[in-house]
Amino acid sequence: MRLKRTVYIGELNKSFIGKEVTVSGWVLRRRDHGGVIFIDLRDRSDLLQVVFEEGIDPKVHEIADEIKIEYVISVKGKIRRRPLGMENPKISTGEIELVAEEVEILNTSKIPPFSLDEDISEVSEALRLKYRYLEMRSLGGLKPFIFRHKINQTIREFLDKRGFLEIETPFLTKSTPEGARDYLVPSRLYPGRFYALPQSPQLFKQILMVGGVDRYYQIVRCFRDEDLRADRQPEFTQLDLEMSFIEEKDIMEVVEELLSYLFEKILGKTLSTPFSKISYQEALRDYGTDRPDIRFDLKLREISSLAENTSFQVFRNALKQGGVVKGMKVSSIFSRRELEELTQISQELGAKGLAWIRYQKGASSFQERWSSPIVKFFEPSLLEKLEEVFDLNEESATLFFIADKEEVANFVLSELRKHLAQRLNLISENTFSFLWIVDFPLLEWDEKEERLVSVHHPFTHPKEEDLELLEREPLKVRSRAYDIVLNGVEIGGGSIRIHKRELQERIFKLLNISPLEAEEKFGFLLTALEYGAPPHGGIALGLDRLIMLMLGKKSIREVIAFPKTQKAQCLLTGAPSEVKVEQILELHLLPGWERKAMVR
RNA sequence: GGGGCUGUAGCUCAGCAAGGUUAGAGCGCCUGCCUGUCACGCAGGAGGCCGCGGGUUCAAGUCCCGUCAGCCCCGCCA
Repeated sequence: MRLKRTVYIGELNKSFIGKEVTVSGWVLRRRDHGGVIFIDLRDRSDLLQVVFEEGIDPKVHEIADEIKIEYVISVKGKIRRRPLGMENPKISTGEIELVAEEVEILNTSKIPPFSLDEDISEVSEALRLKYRYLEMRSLGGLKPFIFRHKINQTIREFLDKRGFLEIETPFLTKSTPEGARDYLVPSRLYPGRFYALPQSPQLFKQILMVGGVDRYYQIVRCFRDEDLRADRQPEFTQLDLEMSFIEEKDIMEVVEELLSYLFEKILGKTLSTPFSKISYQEALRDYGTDRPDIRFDLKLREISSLAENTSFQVFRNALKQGGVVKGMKVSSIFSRRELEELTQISQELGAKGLAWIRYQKGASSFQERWSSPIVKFFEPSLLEKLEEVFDLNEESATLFFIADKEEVANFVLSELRKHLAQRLNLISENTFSFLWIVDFPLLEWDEKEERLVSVHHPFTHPKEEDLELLEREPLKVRSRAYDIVLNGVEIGGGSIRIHKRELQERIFKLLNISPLEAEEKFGFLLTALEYGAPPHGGIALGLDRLIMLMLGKKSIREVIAFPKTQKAQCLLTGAPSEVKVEQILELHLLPGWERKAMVR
């Protein structure tokens, strides 16, 4: 390399006029006029017009003639004010240009498979992933990653000030039952044995608390071998933290302060704290989901007792079968066609149908206010009650009802709620509504496995006041867990942990984990709890999701440098790939390894 | 494991409902011209396994079946 860069393009401004600089980067565009050639040169920071004039040096002009798009070049020359009327207000360096005196082609480039000049987001994602480096190189292509870098730096700065220690935990660790499917790593030295990649550093951070660390955090990769979604990748990053000698509100405060600091410093947005907090039960009752988007209202209302008094068989049958009737008011009216479409959406989500009532206040008589195929099943007094329950005081509105098992009604209405909010433009863009969900049940019944399983994880502390219910009515026990939801997306969850062996053993027993298995899988934790484990708790925030939301992206793939496709492939490298037979043999993965393992 | 959308030139897409001439457009690419452009312009040109396989038909980009890939979702994700 003959010409060494002296300055980033982004640093250039009018004060450089007359000065000699060398810039290095990639050719975005060239405009060839024969005698004069313009090249828009781009580096990580910005874009600059370089001018090659024939008169200056014929050799330089000859080289400039060969330069094509995406060639890597260094150019030395003087910064000059652009001639009057030739400024380009569209680019930040539009008042100046670089007059090339020397040029060096550092590398050529094939014609890129897609234009790096236009809006890259229009290009199919598969192609962008295969050529991720080209997408990154395009104008603004690094933005999400620069943003992410700032987030990481700011998190570290904040937590360091608060006395948190960043401590790394192993990736090659132990497979644990419960939770997601593990990624396994075969052990070469121990035939038939496997490491597992961590689903989270949960147990290690608890052990760190026993170790007296007191305040721990880590920006850490986690691995879960489950199916992918727009907000789920097999490897993802958590901001994991844990504190000793604290209660729920201490964790919530730290998180609220951290998020406020991040939003203020990086987005210039002031969050109002404390964040809203509702119980799991309220969330389900009012929104039908444990991660409601509260940027808009549209609360659900249960009208089971009212529905019982109608003569509408659909409602009555649902109730007879132990179901509920829940509804939602929308301050708009819909065409028949739209209502049919909404019904179809509801059915695709699992409802048998969607009942609706159109309400128009201005109608001449009470009866005419209500129009719906089902309104004939309602006595006037019931309609009056509906008016009350749904606080009908607008000019026109539509009520939607689902009659079904509670879970179905909740699920369908919560999805319908999101759908309608979007469709009716009820979501104000660029707002960030945080919400804590608390008082989760500790346990739930798993139909398939026919046993109790943890809602959060087996190390979650039950509420003190519910402890006596543990064995008697385990499903009524609430936990000391909390989730944090941003705009309807779960961005984190945590809990106060069990710090006494005896309670931990009781929980394992409830989960149908035998003492033997508990010892085998979690013995190291149980032992640690016996040596003076302090009360502790923590939280993990899904960093990919948080950054996605902060940037207004629809998928975490947009904020991960090299993400996997929905079928868990890396289009850049081709992983997962086949390996040599030798490697498989060495890892004892061929049939028969069990026997070898037993012989050992 | 299941449901939905998509797959046509290097890229973005039209054509498919209702099968029928040589499969089009914009951008990009190639050659030439051009000393003030900035998505430069002008003239000319190249470029297609219509994802893949099978079927129906005189005839398939278009209809049917299967399959693969990308995306969205359900299940799954303590």
